Amino acid sequence: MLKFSRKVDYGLILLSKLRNEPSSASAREIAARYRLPLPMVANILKQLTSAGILVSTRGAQGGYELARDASRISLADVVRALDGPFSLVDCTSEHLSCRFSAFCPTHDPIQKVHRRFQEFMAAYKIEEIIGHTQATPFQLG
Amino acid sequence: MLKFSRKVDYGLILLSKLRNEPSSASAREIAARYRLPLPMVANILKQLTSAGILVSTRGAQGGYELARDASRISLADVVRALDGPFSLVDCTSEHLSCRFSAFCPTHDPIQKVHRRFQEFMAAYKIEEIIGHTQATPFQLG
DNA sequence: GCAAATAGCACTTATATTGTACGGTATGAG
DNA sequence: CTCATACCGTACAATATAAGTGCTATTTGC
Repeated sequence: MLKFSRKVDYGLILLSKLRNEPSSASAREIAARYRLPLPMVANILKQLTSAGILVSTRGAQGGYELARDASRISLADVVRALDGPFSLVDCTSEHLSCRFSAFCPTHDPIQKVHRRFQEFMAAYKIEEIIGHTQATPFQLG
Repeated sequence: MLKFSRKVDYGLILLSKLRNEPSSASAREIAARYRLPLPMVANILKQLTSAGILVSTRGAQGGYELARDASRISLADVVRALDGPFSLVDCTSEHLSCRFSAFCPTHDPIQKVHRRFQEFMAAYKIEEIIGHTQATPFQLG
C-alpha cells in the first residue's frame, strides 16, 4: 500500500509536541500526555534521535528536543528515520532484486517518478505540518 | 513502507506490452512472453479490466486491450485499480479510525500533503512511463 | 461439442508492520 | 555511593497486509 506507517503518524505528533513546547521532555512525559504506550513512544524517539532529528540528554532530568529548527527538517527525513529508506520500487537501489534487470521496459521512467517523489518529500518541511497548530493533548477517555 | 506494490510494477509492464503492440493479447500470451506465472498475470489483467483501464473480449481469440489512450490513463488510476484507494494516512476518509480524532494536531496539514500527492499521481500519465521504450521480453534464462 | 479465454472467488503462504519486553548504560540528586 | 530516572540497543511475538495459486463457471469461435 502507499501510505505512511503509524510510526510516521505518531512521530509527527511527537515532533509537534517538542517543537511547540520546546523545553526538553522525557519519553514518559510525552507518552502520558498523549495516552500512548510508553515503549512505543520511546522507540520512536530513539529512532528519531539516532537519525539526528532529535538530540537526547540521558540521566535524571534528561529528555529529548529538536536537533534543529522545524523549517530544516523535511518529511523525507522523518519517513527515512522511521520507515527506513523509502523507494517507490524495489529496483531503485539494487538492480538485482528485479527479475527483469536491465531489460525492464519501465525501469528508467519509474526511476524518474521516484526521484520526483523524493524531491517532493524533501521539499516538504515539517514546519508546514506541525507549525500551525498548538499540540493538543488527547482529551477524551 | 512507502512504495508501489509488485502488482503495480507488473501492471505497468503488462500495460506497456498492450500499448506498444496494440493487437489484443490473451493473458496466456502475455504471461509466456514475460515468463511470469499465468494466474498472477490473469489476476492483474482482470483487475485492470474491472477498473475500466482495459477492455476484454471473452471466448476463443479473446484477450485484452487498452480501454483508452495511454495519455489518458494516470498512475493514480493504475495504483487505485491494483492496490485499492490509496491514502497516505488512515484518517483521510474515516475520521473514526484515528485515535485522536478531531484533536489531532497534524490532521489538517497532512490532509494537504495527501491532496498534493494525489494530484501528483493523477497528473502523471502512464504514457510517460510506458510510451518511450518498446516492451522488451525477458531475455535471460 | 470442444477448446480457448475471461470472470469471480477462495485459499495459502510469505513478508512487513505493529506493539512489547528486557538487559544495559549514563546522569543527577540526596 | 547508592538509587531512581531516563535513554540505548536489540530482540521477540502478534497481527495485518501483500503475494501468489487454484478452481469452477461462463462466454465465444470454429
